[in-house]
Amino acid sequence: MGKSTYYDGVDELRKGPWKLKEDKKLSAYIQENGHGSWRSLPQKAGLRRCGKSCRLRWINYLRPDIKRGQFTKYEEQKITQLHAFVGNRWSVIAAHLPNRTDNEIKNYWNTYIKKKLTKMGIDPITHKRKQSFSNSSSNEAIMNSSVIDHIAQWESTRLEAEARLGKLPNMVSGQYNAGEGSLMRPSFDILKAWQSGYANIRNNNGGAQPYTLSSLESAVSKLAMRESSYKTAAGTSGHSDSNVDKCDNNLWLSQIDDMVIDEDNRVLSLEDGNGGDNVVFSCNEGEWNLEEQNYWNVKISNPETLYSVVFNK
DNA sequence: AAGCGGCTCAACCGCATGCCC
DNA sequence: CGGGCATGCGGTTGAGCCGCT
Repeated sequence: MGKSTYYDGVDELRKGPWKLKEDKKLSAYIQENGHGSWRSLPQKAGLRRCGKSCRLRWINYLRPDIKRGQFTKYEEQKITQLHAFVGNRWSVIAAHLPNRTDNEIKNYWNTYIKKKLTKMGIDPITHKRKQSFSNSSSNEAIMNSSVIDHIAQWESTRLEAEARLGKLPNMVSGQYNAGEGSLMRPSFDILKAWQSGYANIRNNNGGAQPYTLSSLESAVSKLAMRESSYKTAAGTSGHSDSNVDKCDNNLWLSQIDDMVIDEDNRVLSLEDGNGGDNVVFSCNEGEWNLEEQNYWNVKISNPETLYSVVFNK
């Protein structure tokens, strides 16, 4: 067996459950010095553990910001929803549940939620109803599977893009054309999440007020509150439904066709495009505005884990 | 009280990924 | 560019606990 990457040079390394004394040593050392290199930490802290074990103990148990104890209904719901979108990517799920560790969430899923879903007749892997349960009364608790599939696809991309965004503090600018893989820079994944394979994204070097996606999300929330002010005449012609994936007469944000970004890859406007210049959102003096609303009612929602912009006929 | 089985969750293991030289 | 190292991640394990017989 080769050397572990966490091997710290101590021949007799302890394994198994941590003792209170060890916990105290580790906590005291990290709080005073930070963890630095995990490999060298055990020796410096006077612990006969490998660095990997120390890291795990700190991250999953000793960290002061960890929330312990029973999961709330809200957390349970969120885990279930997120799992439907991203699968067993516990770290991604944990990132959406402040102060919970991926290990804790994974355990909770395996010991509780998974079984609960199975009992309800839902496949915990696909999150779809099992055939034998298709006529049961539990149906009401479950979203239409085609809808959840649609949302799942989009949200999965978005979450992934968000996760990557966090690792990319310096975004680059440039042009992305759908289908041209060589031009696909990592920072464009965040935009890909929005255009979901349909949009053309073009660069705009104009001096407009820049907006990040998170600020767009917040703007979307604000617009939701002002929803009623955007009621307009419905049913006017002028918009083709081609390449639009409709769910109960709704057009989802993933169908946005055109997106303008600035040098820093911040979103300046979203358009429903469709061959024309039907700007749906644009940035103006720090406000996201609806410009073209002559034939669409717009409903914007921002539930806990899913936000969407829905255009109703 | 003892034996058993199921459950929980901390901890481990191995692989993947990213960074640095 | 390749290799080595550090860290992160997800699957699995097993000790301890609890309830049932």
